[in-house]
Amino acid sequence: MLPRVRFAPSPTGYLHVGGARTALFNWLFARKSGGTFILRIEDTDRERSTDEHTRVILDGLSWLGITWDEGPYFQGGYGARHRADAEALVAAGTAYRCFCTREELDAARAEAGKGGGSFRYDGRCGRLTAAEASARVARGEPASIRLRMPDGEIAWDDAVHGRISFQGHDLDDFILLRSDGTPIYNLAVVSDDIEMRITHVIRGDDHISNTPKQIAIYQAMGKPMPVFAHVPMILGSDGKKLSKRHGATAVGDYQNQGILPLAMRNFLALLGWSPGGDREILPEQEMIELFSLEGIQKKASVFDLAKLEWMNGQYLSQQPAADLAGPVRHHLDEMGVTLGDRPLEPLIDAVKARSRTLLDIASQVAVRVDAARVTRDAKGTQLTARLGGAFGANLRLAAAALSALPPAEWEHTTLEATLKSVAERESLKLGDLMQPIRVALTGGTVSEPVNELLAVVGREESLARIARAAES
RNA sequence: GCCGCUAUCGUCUAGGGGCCUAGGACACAGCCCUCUCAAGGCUGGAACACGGGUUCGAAUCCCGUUAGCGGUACCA
Repeated sequence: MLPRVRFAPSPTGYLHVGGARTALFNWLFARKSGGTFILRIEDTDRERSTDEHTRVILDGLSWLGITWDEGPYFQGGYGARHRADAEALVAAGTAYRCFCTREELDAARAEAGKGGGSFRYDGRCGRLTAAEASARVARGEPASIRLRMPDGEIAWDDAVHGRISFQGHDLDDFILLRSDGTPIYNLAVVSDDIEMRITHVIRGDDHISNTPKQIAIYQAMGKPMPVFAHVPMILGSDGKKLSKRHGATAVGDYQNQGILPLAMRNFLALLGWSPGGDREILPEQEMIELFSLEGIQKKASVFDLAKLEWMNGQYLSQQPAADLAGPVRHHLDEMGVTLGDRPLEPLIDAVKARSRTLLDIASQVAVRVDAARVTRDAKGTQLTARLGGAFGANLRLAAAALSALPPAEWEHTTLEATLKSVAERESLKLGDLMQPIRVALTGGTVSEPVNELLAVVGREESLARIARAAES
């Protein structure tokens, strides 16, 4: 039987990088095994679930290139089956109705907390006779349904952790169905996983303690349990669970910052999983071929933005300018930069080697097409001060030679030859001629080689910027 | 408190008894290249949490300690 796996986010927030990685591992596993990847939206928390969140999650997965074969299914639509499953358990005697009110429970919990101990439901309603229970139901008393937790060991062979074992008596008779007839998470998950014939549950580490409860439900229902694989958490740089205060946690944030989806996916795949050996850049095909649950790390991993950006730079340099044009244009639009009919690709080629994100590319392109965005930075000011009068003088020498070039000869080779001969003739250090031009054109001391910079900014605009800088 | 999970350079990791005076990548420092920066190349510093075992031999196996994390809801 081919594996069937699912990613089951609750639409109560944006697509978190941890969730994205869980989805990625499920997807990789399905693609590797020829199985089916199912998307299920767990919207049972009606208060916090929104369609907007669902849409963002779907968009995020699509952006990463994670495609699903079935769904999205919406858990909220299966209330009737959840209820029926709970009722069947009551009928079989493996679950029972509980008439304890929330107030009583809260009071008992508070009492237990005083001694420093933890509250465990004592199962009192489980000792009610069937006759008593049905009488109270008939009287209209609200009742939840609790699972009768068996004593003894509950264990499973986790695909990433190996054997994990709990004792039934450490767990209490937890609630399956609320008194209003809606399911609690653990019931809904198991009911749906059975219905969808899920074979491997690949999910976050934080669900380890839910697993014995869910196994107890499988057993009560007489169903075989799936293989469980609990993948570790993603932490912030301080070792705490990754959250808003660490900066960007949503996949969409990285999209906005100009991270390429392939880079994001590659980075996420290597966070907590290793193909073995020294591989870093993994094309999709290899990622799928090499993937295995055994290669998943047991310990939590820290999200390292610097490495993500390095990887993004790697992908950026492999990517032809034509493929980058769309997203770069989008960022330029957001910055309010208009290109008119200027071709974008040469601009991208000029700057992408020095960029780590699409945003880097866009802001450098902006400076090259829009003189208003040229601002003298600290290094630029420093250089002007260091050169003193030579700054303007050298610019004028350059301008004289450059303006003699006809438009047709305004290209890399001629520009370079022209400037080199000026430097030689005037016995100038090449840098003392080039750097002022760089500052004149960009405001800073860092850019592509000056001849390329001049070419991409264009003849008239370059000469204008040089003239303006020479005066000041 | 109780239950559970985890523990190799700052970070991501390789490693599954001798191949380890522990390898790679990011980051950092230096050098080369060079009109600047990046890229690239070279070099350097940097780790097996601690304590006991088992074994001829342990980063690798076992036990304990410590630390971190997760859970302990009519949340998911």
